[in-house]
Amino acid sequence: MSSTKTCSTSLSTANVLEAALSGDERQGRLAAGQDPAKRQQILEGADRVFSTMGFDAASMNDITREAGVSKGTIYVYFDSKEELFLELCIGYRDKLFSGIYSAFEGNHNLRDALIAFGKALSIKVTSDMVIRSQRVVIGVAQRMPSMSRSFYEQGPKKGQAIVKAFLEKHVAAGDLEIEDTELATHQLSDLMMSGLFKRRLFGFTDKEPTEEEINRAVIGGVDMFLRAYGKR
Amino acid sequence: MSSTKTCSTSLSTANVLEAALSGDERQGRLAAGQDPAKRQQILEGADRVFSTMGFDAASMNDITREAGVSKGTIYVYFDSKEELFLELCIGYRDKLFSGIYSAFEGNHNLRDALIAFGKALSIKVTSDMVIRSQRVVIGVAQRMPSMSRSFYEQGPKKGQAIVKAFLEKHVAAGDLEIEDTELATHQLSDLMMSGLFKRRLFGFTDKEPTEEEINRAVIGGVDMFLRAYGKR
Amino acid sequence: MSSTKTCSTSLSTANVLEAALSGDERQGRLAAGQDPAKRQQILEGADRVFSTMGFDAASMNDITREAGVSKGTIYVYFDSKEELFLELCIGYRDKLFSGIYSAFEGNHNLRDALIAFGKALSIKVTSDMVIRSQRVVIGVAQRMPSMSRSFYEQGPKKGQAIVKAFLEKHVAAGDLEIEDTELATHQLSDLMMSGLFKRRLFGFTDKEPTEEEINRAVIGGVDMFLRAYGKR
Amino acid sequence: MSSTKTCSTSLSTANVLEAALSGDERQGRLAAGQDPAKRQQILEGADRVFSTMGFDAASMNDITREAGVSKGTIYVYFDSKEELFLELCIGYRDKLFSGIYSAFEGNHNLRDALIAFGKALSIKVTSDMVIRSQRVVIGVAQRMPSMSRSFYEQGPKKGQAIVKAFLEKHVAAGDLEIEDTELATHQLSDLMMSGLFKRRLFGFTDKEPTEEEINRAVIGGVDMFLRAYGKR
DNA sequence: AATGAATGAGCTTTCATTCAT
DNA sequence: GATGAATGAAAGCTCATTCAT
Repeated sequence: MSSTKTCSTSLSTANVLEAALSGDERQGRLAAGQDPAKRQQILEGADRVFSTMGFDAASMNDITREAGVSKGTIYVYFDSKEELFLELCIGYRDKLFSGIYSAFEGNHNLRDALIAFGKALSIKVTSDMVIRSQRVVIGVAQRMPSMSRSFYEQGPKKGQAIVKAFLEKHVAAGDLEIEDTELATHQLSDLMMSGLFKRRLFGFTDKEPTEEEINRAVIGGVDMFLRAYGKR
Repeated sequence: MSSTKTCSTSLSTANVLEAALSGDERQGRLAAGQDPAKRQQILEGADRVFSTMGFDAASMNDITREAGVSKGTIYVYFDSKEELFLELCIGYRDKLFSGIYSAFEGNHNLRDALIAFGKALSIKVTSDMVIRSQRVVIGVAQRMPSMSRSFYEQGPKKGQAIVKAFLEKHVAAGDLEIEDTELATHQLSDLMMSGLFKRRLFGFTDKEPTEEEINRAVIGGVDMFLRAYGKR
Repeated sequence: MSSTKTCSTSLSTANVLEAALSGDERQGRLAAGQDPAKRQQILEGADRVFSTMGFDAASMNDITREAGVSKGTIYVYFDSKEELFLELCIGYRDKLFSGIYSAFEGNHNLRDALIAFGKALSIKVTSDMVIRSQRVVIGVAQRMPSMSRSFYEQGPKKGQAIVKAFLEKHVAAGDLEIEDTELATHQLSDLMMSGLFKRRLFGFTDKEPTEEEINRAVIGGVDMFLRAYGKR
Repeated sequence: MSSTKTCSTSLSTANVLEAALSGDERQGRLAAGQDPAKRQQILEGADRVFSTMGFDAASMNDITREAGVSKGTIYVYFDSKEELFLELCIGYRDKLFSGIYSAFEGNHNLRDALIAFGKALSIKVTSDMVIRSQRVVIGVAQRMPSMSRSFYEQGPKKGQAIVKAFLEKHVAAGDLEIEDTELATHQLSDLMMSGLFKRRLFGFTDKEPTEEEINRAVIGGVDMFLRAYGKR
C-alpha cells in the first residue's frame, strides 16, 4: 500500500485543518478495492441484476450499468463474477435471519412468543428481496452445491437450532409435550408460512403477502402446533 | 450416434413395399416436427441436461449430444431453447403429480390414507429428478414468471384442490374438525415433508431421503395433523 | 461420428451416379475441423496477421478478417490462439528448410555444391516470409521457450547435421582439412549470409536482397571458407 | 513502494533552508518529467519487465511495480508505453556497443587484438540482457520498422565502421590481404560468434555461454579469418 | 427431412491511459 | 508534482441459431 503524505509538521495550521477534515468526512482517497461505500454500491447493483435475471443470465455489463461503476472497478473489488455473487449470497443469508430470533425474547407467554416469531419470520422469508435471493441460490444449487449448502447451513440451519432450544426449554417447563423436537422444529417453521412460502417461491403470487395473510398463516399455524403439542 | 436411413433394399419393388408400410406402422417419413417419438427423444435429452446444469448453463450442443438428434432437428421441433424448456416444464409439472392422488382411493381408514398419500408425495417431491426440475423452474421464475406460475397452477394447485376435497369429505363425515380447510390443506402438505423438502431444494442433503426418513416425516406429520384436527 | 448414408442398394442407377461423383470431386460435407482447405485458409490468414503484427499484437478478430472465416470456425480447427500459432510455427520451420539441402546433390564439384547450397539457403532465409516468421518466433522466445527451442531443433539444427555430414565426407575425401567440423558447420552457415541475415532480421533492409547481393555474400563466403579449410 | 514527501520540518524557517538547498544539490522539486534519476528508475524497471515479457505482454502495471513509481509519473516522463519502449531501445543499443571497441587499442599484435575484440563482442551479444533486448527489438521490427532500423544503424552499423577501419589499417600495413573489406567486416563479426548467437536468440541455449565456449568460437573464428585473409 | 459446419453477437476479463485528489 | 482509482475499448472465447448440403 502506498504511504500517504506523512508530513507531520507540528506547527503549521494547515495540518490542523487537514486533520480535522480527515477525521470526519474526507479521509483522502481510499486504496483500490477498499472503499466500503463503493463496494456496497457494486453489491447493490449486482443484487438488483442477479435477483432479476439469475446468475447466468446476468451479464457483467448489466451489473456495470446498474451499479453505475465501470467494469474495471468491479474487478478491483471482486475477482470474478462468481466471487461477486458469492459475496452477495453471504449478504442474502445474513439479511435473511438477522433480527428474527429476538422475537422470542420479548414475550413470556408461549403462544405470543411463537406468533411474534412466526410473523417476523414469514414477513422476512416471503419478502420480495429474500424470495429473489433464494431463487438465485436455488437456481445455482445444482452447479455450485457448496455455495447453496453453505447458504443453508449458515442461515436456516442455525435458525432451526435456536427454535429447537426454545421448544426444548418449554418442554422442560412442561408447557409442551414433544417427543421428537427436531421434527417439531421443522414442523413449526413450515406451519408458520403454510400456503405462503412455496407460492411465493414459484412466483404464483407476485406480491408480498398482506398482513392479513400473514396473520392467518401464522396464527393458524401456531394454534395448530399448540393443539397438537401443547399440554391440555 | 444418429440413426440413419438403412434402406438396404435390393430391388426396385422395395419402394412399393416401403410405400405400403408408411401408411400404417413404419410410417415412412413423417412431416417435419411431427414425429412424437423424436419429440420425446429430444425432450428426454433436454431433461437430463437442464436438470443437471440449469437452464442457462445448458448448451444446445449438450442437448444435441444427450438426445442423439442433430441441432437442426431440434429447431424443427422447438423454436428456441426457451420454448424447448417451456415444453419440458409442462412435463415436469405433469409428472410431479401424476399417480399421487390415487393413494387416497386405496385406503378407507383416514390415517392410513393420509400416510399413503404423504409417502407417495414426499418420495416424489424429494426425488432427484423432481428436485432438479423444481430448481430450474424456480431459477427462472423471476425472468419467466408466466412459466413458473403456470407450473404452479397446473401442478401443486390442482393437487391442493384434491386434498382439500378429501379433507372436506372427512370433515363432513365427522372424522375431522377443521375451520379453514384451505389453510389445513397447505398445512398438511407442508407437514408431510417437514425437514425434507427445503433441505433438498437448497442442496443441503444431496441424496434422496431414505425410507426411514420419509416415514419419520410423514407419520410424524400426519399424527400431528390428526392430533390437532382429529375428533377426540 | 455420424454414420453417413449407407444405402447400398445394388441395382439403382442413382447409386452409381452418386458413387461416381463422391469418388472424385464432391465428397459430401467434411466433419467439423476436418477440411484441409479451410484449415489451410485459416493458417494462411493467421500467417499474414502474425507475420505483420507479431503474436501478441495480432487479434483473433484480425485473423478472422484476414482468413475470411468466422471466429467460431477458427476455434473448431484450433483450440486457442496459441495453438494456432504453434501449428503455424511448425509450418514456418518446415517451409524454411524444405528443399534447400537437395542443392548438395546436384553438384559434384565441392565449390559449386557449396555455392548452390549457399544461394538456396540465403535466398530462403532472407525472404520476406521467412524473416517475418523468424521475427515472430524470436519475439515470443522469452515467454514460450519450448516453442522457439523446438523451432530451432527441428529446423536449423537438423540442417546443421546435414551440412556437417557433407563437410565430413569431404574431409574424409581429402578435399577439406578441418579439425572442428561442428564449428566449421556453423561458420559456413554464417559466412554464407554475412551482411545479409542480421540486417534483414533487424529490418535495416526492408527488401529481399538482390541476386547480386546474394552472390557477393555466398561466393565471398564460400571462397573464404575454402581458402581457410581447403587443401592447397 | 513509492517515495513520499518526507517534509518533517518543524519550523517555518525550514522553508527557507529548503529553498536554499533546492538551488544546488537537494534540488527541491524538479519540474515534472525533469528528474534524470527518476527517469532512470523508470527505464530500469521497464527494462526488467520488457526483457522478461516482451513488449506486448508487459503491462504498465508491471512496470509501475518494478520501477517503484506511480503510473501517473511514468506518463509524465513518457507519452506512451511505446515511447517508453523506444527510449529503452536506444539505451539497449548504446549499452550493446559501449566499451567493446576499446579492445582494439590495447593490443598491437593483430591476432591478439582480434581475439580480445571477439571475446568482448561475443560475451556482450550473447549475454542474457542483450539477447532479451534484441528479441524485443526483433519482435516489433515488423510493426515499428523505424525503431529497429535506428537500433541497427546507431548500433551494429557504427560498430561495423570501426571494425572496417581497423581491418583497412592492417590491409594497408600488409598484415591482411582483403579485396572486399566491407564483406570481410561482416564475416569477421559473424565468425566470432558462430554457433553461439543464433542458438541464443532462438532460445535453444538458455544459459549464457561459458568462457570455454566463447574461446572456442572466437579463437576458431579469428584463426579461420587469418588463414583466409592473412599474409602467408 | 435431417444434418452439423458456420456464423457472429455477446460473454468475462484485462490494461493503457486519464484525472481528481 | 505525484499518485493510483477509475475508465471503457478491446481482448480471447462460447454458443444459440441458421442454412447449404
